Amino acid sequence: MRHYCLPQGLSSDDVNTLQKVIVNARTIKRGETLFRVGDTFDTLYAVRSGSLKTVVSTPNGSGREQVMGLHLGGDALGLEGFDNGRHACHAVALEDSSVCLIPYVHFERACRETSALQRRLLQLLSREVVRKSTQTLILGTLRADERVAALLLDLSARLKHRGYASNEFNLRFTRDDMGSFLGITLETVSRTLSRFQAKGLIDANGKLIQILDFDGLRAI
Amino acid sequence: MRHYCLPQGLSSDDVNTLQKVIVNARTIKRGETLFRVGDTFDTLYAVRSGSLKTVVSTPNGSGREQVMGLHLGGDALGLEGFDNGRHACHAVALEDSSVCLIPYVHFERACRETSALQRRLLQLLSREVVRKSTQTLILGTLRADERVAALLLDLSARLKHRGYASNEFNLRFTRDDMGSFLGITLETVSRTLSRFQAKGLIDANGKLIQILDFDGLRAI
DNA sequence: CGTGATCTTGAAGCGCTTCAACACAAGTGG
DNA sequence: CCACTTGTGTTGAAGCGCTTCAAGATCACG
Repeated sequence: MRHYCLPQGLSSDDVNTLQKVIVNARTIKRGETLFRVGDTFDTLYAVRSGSLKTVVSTPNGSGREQVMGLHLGGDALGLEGFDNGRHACHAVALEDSSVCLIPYVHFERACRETSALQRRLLQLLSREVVRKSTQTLILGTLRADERVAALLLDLSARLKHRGYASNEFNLRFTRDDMGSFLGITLETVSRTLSRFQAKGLIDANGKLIQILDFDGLRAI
Repeated sequence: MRHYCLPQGLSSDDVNTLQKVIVNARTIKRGETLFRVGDTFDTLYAVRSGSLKTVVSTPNGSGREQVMGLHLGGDALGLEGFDNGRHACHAVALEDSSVCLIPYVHFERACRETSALQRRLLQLLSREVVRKSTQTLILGTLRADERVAALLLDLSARLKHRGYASNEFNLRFTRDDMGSFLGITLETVSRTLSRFQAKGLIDANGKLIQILDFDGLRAI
């Protein structure tokens, strides 16, 4: 339990309370969908292992899609549903993954009994706001190479925080997903990575990325 | 009270509870700052009258800034602070405005006593996540003219929801602010508005905008 | 081993930015 | 009150960064 997102900052009593409301876990295969736009929001999710992306479609029927978030092990998922009781995005597994399911009605009761849990939930939602704000800032102000560098550094930091190597990782998503997430085309992503490699900043072999020069990436 | 953001969906008893924790209001003049990046988060804000923008600076010292949000009367403000207890953006008044101040410690206590209030807070935070997601989608997928149209329609809908005219409004922010919010330059904003006017979609005289053809704007 | 998905790279084109000049409105001080 | 300054908005022209289209290479998976 202690690896996961929710219990951080909770006493062991509180964790026990939480443990009781987590009914079960679910495994989903690569490419499968955990929930879709419009699904009723009655469950909180937390990524246990693997990774997922959240995706939305543009309102007008142009068929364009945008990757809104990349969720690694330990991340919460589906918090946007509080607003109107329905999910506002699709969640798709990027690899075979497993997620914790927490029925919201149980969780809400536990929140009233345990103020630490209530605070934790507010913090998670607030963190989501900050994360989205960062993404908005990236899409609003940065050039393509700055966006790619920011994504690599963000992934590196998140993996490090989870105890994995921070300088080498295997991307679970395609160039298309990266581009969609960053608001650029997959060709631009590919060209940018090639340029980074030519400069000696990274070593990229398809989905396997090794960061060679952190300061160089940060300086872009 | 009932015009404001927080009480929606609350019983009159609950509203009374809430009323007690709102210590006071504060007026701020155009251009003044309500809070800054790094300020300790100990107060929730709600716009009572007027309007404010929230602004962040890019992490690297390039001096670039981005408008993150435009907050009209009734909107909540400063919710991003839950994450780490410090504000992640500046809040600047776009005109002479007044805001409600709600000390967070009082509010948190009221939340535990009143589950409707707790749910309302979660909903507000979640709405903020959805709003940021929409903004990310706009910056990630839309062309300049689509972005400007989306902003005009969004403002129109929000003003209508507040009981104002939906087809005519006086922008309180500059072309520069609009451009920053939409991730384009102020020149592109100006050119786009001129083009809309030439097409008969709007009538724009500086900050005074009149929407003539809603369907036309939506179809862009 | 073959087939479809994914990735890389090139070349042409376009949308937006940048730079610049000017018009206009708002606010300020003599 | 007007001249002045300052901030804001409009429009044009040149340039650049990214997209689009296209072709081939490489990878992944049944």
